[in-house]
Amino acid sequence: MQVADFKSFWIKYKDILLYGCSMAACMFLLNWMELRFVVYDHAFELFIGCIALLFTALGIWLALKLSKPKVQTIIVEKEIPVLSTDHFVPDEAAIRRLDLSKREVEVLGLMAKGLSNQEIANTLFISLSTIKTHNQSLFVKLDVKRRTQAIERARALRVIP
Amino acid sequence: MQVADFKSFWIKYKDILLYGCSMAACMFLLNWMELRFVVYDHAFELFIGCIALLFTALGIWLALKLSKPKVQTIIVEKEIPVLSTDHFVPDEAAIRRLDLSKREVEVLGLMAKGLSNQEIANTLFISLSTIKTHNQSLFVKLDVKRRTQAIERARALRVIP
DNA sequence: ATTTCGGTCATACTTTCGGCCGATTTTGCC
DNA sequence: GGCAAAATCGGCCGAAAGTATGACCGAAAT
Repeated sequence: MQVADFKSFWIKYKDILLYGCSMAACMFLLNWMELRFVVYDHAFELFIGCIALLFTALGIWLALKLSKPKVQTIIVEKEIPVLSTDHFVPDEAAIRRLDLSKREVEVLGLMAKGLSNQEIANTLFISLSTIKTHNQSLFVKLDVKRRTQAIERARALRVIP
Repeated sequence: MQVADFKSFWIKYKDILLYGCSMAACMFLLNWMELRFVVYDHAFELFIGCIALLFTALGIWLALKLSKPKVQTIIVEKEIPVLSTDHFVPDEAAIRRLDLSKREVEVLGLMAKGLSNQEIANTLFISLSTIKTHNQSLFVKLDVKRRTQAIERARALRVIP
């Protein structure tokens, strides 16, 4: 495809080609002007004007080419539907972000299974008081007031299945 | 911190500073190399050069002044995990099998959202006692002892998301 | 060496929940 | 209208959950 080849070639070397062409055009123009106006007709002011125009254009081109664009960062929240996978993998990132300790996640899991505080305590071979302490930090970290809310929130954050 | 200030200043205005310094150096060089002679001999070229420089500067200034500021927008997508509850359909068969009434399923749903009995009562515009009654029948029908168990069980039976 | 942090435990208290009794009203249906 | 199921409401009491506070220990970090 000759057309497509030319197109990609054009896109690739656009700047260089343009620069070369305009350079040639300028040369020709200068030569022509020098011959006709400056050398023979002494239209000196016109020549100066052309020079001024040319270099003004050059300056504009330079400025537009070299000016650094302001960078504006926009953060877009993108919802990612979580696939219903058979094998649940806890969101380690979420756990780290929430600053949940291993033990707290453990308690959270048992809580979500419907165990009472006492049952959790028996399961983990620690006292009821400790469970309550863990619960407290869990509630604070998850920003909730009740165990049911904690379960709901933890599930939404994929900390527990 | 003076050093850091200088560094950031340098990075910011590197081009301008370099330009200024080299310009000064050139000036000095010209002067040192018997400026008068050079000037006298190449007065015309120098004049043209000055014009060119001047109007290049003018062009740059014009472009910077009049052109719309370039804004490069970077869109950063932040991933938000969302529970894919979009296609949840309650298992009507399970509900019928468990003999759950409409109201009971309703209460169950709010319970799973983490609401307290009082909050559920306020939401449904009924009294706390009624919620407790509903809870009782729910617990019996689901064969559980606690609301957390009820939630877990109902979720397993696909009665609630 | 001191601080920090996770984990442990305790006491005392308030609130909420659950269990169990009862009751009335509403709704849907034959 | 009569009936059954559903829905509503109340009280009581103990159990469980949650709040507040303080303490101890050991490992890790500083």
